[in-house]
Amino acid sequence: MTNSPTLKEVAQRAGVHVTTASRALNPATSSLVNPATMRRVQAAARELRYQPNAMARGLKTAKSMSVGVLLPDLTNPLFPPIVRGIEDVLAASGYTTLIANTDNDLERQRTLFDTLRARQVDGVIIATARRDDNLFTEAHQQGVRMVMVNRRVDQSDIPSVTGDDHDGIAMAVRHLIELGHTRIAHVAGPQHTSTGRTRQRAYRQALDDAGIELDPGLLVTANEFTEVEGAKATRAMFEAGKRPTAVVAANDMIALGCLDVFNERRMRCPDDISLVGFNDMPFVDRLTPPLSTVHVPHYQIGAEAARMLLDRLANPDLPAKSITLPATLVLRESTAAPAV
Amino acid sequence: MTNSPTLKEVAQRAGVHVTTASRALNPATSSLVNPATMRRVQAAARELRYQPNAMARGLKTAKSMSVGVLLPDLTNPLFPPIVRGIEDVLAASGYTTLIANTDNDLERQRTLFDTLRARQVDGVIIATARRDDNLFTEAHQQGVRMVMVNRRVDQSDIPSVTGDDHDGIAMAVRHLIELGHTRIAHVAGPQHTSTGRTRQRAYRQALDDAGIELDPGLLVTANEFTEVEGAKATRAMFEAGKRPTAVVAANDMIALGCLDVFNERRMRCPDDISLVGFNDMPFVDRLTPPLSTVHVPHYQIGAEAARMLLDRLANPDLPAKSITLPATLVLRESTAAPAV
DNA sequence: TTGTATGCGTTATCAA
DNA sequence: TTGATAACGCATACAA
Repeated sequence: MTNSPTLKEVAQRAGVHVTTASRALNPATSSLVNPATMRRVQAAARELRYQPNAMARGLKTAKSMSVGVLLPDLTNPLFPPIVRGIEDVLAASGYTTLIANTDNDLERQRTLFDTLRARQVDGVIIATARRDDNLFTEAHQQGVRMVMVNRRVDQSDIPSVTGDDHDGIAMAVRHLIELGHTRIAHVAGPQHTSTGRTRQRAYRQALDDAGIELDPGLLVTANEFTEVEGAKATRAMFEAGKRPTAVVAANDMIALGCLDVFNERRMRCPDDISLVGFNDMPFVDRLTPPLSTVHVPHYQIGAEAARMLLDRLANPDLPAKSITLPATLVLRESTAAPAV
Repeated sequence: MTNSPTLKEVAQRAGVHVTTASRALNPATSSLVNPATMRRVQAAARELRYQPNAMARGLKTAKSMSVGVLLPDLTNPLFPPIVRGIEDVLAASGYTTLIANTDNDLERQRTLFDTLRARQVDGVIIATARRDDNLFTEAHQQGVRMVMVNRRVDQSDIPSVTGDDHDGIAMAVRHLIELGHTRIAHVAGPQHTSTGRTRQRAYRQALDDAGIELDPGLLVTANEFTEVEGAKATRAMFEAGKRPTAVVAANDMIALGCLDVFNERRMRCPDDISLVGFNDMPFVDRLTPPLSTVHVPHYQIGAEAARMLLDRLANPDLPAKSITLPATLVLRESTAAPAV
C-alpha cells in the first residue's frame, strides 16, 4: 500500500548480499547463515520494518499461502462461526483467507471462483456446493485442492466436513414422537443441496422407524434456506388444510419462517404447535419461544475443514476423507406435548 | 492451485508474441491491437481458460487489487453487513477483500496488519480503531491508504464513515423522556472507542438539554461491547441500589446483557423497565421483547467506506472526509411509559 | 558461509 | 500494429 522496503534494502543496510538476507530471514534456511550475519540482517529488517512481498515470494514459490472460501452469504449467521474456525486454523499456519459471497448465484459463483484461481489460492473451502455441481467436480479433477463444508457433492470423492444431518433430524423427530406427536411435518430445504436432501430423507426414515405412516401433505419444500421461503412453504401446507401438531424445519432460518406463519395464524408455539430447527444459529436461544434445535459445531466444522485442506496441501495424495461431526439436540421451549 | 496456463501459452496458441497477447487481453491497451489478432488471442485465452496470474501482475504493476479489512470479530452480527457493503463495492471495481479478525487483541492486530501489508494490499478499511490508536496514525502518516468504519481515531485526519452516534442516542433519550422517564440510565461502552465515548457524551448532553440532572450512579461503563460485560455493568448498577426506569445501552450486545440482568431480577421489560439499544443488529427484532434500538445503515457504511477508499486510491491527494450516516430510532416493544 | 545467475508471469518501454 | 527486452522482489541451484 506504500513503498515498502525490499529485501535488497535490508541487505544493503546489513552489508550483505540479497541472497544472504533472504536466507537469514527464512526460517528454513537460516541455519546456513553465520549467527553474526544473521543478527545484522535481522536488525536491519527490524529497523526498516521489512515485510517480505508476498506477491514476489508467491510468484517464485508458486504458492500464494492463501486459501479461498466460497460462501452463499456472510450475513447468514450460520457462516461467521465456520469462517472463524477456518481462519483460526489457517492463520496459525501462515495462510490468509479470502472470502467470497456467491449469493446463491451460479454465475457469480463461477466468476468468484475464477478470481480466486487468478489469485493463485493454494486451495478452496466451499460452503456452496450443490449435489450435482460440476464446476467443482471438474476443478477437483483438474487437481484443484478443495474441501467442502456443511454440504457435499453427490457421488464424488471431494473431501468434506459436515454435521450429522441424518442423526440430527432423527433425534428431533424421535423427541417429538416421545412427546406424543404423530402429525409431524417437515419443511424441507432445497433438494439440490445435500443438507436439504439428507434431512428430508432422515425425516422419512425416522417416521418409518417409528411405524408412523408419512402423510405426503405434511412434507413441503422451501426453495431456499431462508425465512421467506420457509414461510411460503409452511403457509402452503396450512392452506392445503393440513394440521400438523409439530414441525421439523430443515434449518433455523426456515424455522423462523415457520414461526412467522404460526403468528399469522394465531397459533402459539409450543402450546398449539411444536417446532424444531436445525443448526443452533446464534440468537435462536433468544427467540420467542427459545428455539429447540439441532446443534451443529460450526466452528469445529470450519476448523476441521481447514486442517483437512492443510493436510492435503502438504500431502496431495492423501485419500479423500469425509468427516461427519456429531450433532446434538438442544431442547429449549419450542416443543411440548400436543394439545389434547 | 493447479498449474494454470500462462500468457506465454496463450500467445503461442494464438501465434503471437506474449506482449501482444498481454495487450489484447488488457482492456486498457486492447485498442492498440489489430482486431483480427485480438480475436485470435481471445479465442486462445478462452480455450485454455486463461486467468492472468494476479501475483505476477501485481508484482509488475505494484498493485495487488486487494483491500484489507480489519474487524474485531466477524461473529459479531454487526459486521457481516458492513463487510457485504465493502465487498460489493470493491468487487465491482475488481478488488478482492481480505478479512482479518483481531479479537480486540492489539498484538494480534499488529500482526494481522503486517500480514496485510506483506500482501501488498492497496488499502485498508479499519473497524477496530481506538481513539488513541497510533498503529494506524503512524501508518497513515507513512502513506498507507485507509478508511475507518464505525469508529474513528481522535484528532486525526484519517477519513472515516460512521453512523450518527450522537444523534442516535439523543433520539433515544428524548423518546424515553417523552414517555415520562426521568431516571434514565446509560450502560456505556468502552471509552477508548469513539463510539463508546460519543454515545456517553450524547447521553449526558441529552439529559442536560431536557433539564434533567445526571445521577452519576446511573451512568455505568461496560469494558467491552459484549453481552457479558454489559450484564456485569448493569448488575453493578442495581447492586449499588440504583433504580432506573429506563436504560439506554451503548449497543445491542450490551442491551442483551441488560435484558439478562432484568430477567435475573424478575423485572419485566418494558413494564418495569424500558430499554433502548444501538445498531439494530440482525435478529434484535425477534428478541423478547422486540428491542427498540437505533438503526444504523451498516451496509451503506461499508459501501460508502469502500467507495471512499477507491476514490483515495485513484486520487491520493483527495482531502480526508469524514462521513456520518444518519441514524434512525426504531421503536419496537422494549419501551413504555414508566410504571406509576 | 556467502555470492552469482536465473527465472517465476506479467507489463512498461522502447524499437521496428 | 507488433516484437524485443528489461524489470518487479524474491528464492533457489550452483559456484566459490
